[in-house]
Amino acid sequence: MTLPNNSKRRKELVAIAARLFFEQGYERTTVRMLADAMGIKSGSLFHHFNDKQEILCAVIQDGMESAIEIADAALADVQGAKARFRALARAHLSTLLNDRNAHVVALYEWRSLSESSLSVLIGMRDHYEQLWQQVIDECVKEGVLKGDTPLIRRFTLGALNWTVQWYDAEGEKTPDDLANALSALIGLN
Amino acid sequence: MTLPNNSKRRKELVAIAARLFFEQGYERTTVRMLADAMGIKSGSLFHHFNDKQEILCAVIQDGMESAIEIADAALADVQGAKARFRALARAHLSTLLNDRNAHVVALYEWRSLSESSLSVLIGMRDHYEQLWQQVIDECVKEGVLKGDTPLIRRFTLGALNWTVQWYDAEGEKTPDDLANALSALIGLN
DNA sequence: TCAAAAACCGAGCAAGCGCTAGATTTAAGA
DNA sequence: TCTTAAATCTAGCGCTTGCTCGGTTTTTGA
Repeated sequence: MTLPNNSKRRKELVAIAARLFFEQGYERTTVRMLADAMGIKSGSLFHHFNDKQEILCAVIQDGMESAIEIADAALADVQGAKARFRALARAHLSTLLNDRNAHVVALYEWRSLSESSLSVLIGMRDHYEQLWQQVIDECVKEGVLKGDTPLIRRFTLGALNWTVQWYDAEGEKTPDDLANALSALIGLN
Repeated sequence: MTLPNNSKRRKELVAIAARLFFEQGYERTTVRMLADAMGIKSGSLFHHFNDKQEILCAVIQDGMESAIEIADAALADVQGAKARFRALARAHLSTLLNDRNAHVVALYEWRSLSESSLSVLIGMRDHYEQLWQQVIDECVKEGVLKGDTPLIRRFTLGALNWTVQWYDAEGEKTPDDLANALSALIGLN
């Protein structure tokens, strides 16, 4: 049984699953809850996915793909290390906070993935982190940052990813404001 | 049935639970796994705890208590905003990475807590964050930091808490090294 | 128009879950 | 020593879980 990976219907289902996984966590979300929210019966779910874990994988994969796309677009045609850092930070927060469901799930639920799903997603994550690594390396080369560059990357991504814990979309600050504030904090303004 | 909260045996059990919750996540850890690791039968667990969720709460509570203790001790007798910031960062990473089980559980599993457990733990968390807020406010007053102080607190704690994702205790860097590197990154060296 | 494919339903199975309750063993204190 | 309380065991209940499967409906495209 080979299931189509890119069907339109499947994309819809994945978006719904992302919302439920975000709201209650993967393990606490039952296939019956998922089916209910999708307007189908629980058995029908397994026509689209081989098992529950595959839904989780699809959620995270979709999130990663769009994050990489947006980051690539944000860096294109931007010159200068400082500007590139700020552009990447803005892109990161914009996906993270707009497409919040999928990204929070990605950050918190990787433990429930199978080995094979993991290896796919780790590849994508590494690719994304390399984007950051390059930009931070440029910053050090241009002399606008100092220190251990992998460490700076990790601190930066930590500060940014942590925003999902407290950011209030109804508040007065935009994701761009946050990106600028973080850049300023480490002297890149 | 009122269960004693501070028995020595209970503390041991909580430490074991912390390890399992850290390794596999709260929801994936069954009471039978917990009992096995504790060397008792699953039924006996409920002599010490009213329900599974109470074990989770105890794990997090123990972690928070020791974190607050260590932070208080680290700040005592330290003068000057920069030094106090660095002391607090060192204390934070030292507890976080040494008592890793409990703290990772605290960061990742709060969703499974009951309302009443939550309200207790949120109180402790707020108390701890206030320590940070004060120190960062001092930094701005002394002119060694600039910007929105709650935002700086959140970025800082994000960068620090994220270390649990990648820090390798067998590696060459100590928690103190990390604390110093972060301080340097934001100009507090 | 009509056959093939895709989507879905209904019913339910086997396993595992948190938790209970009564009996039994172990430890503690007077 | 003897009483009482704490800790553990044995056995299993009731429920939910992820998932299956044969059959039905809907959609698609030639």
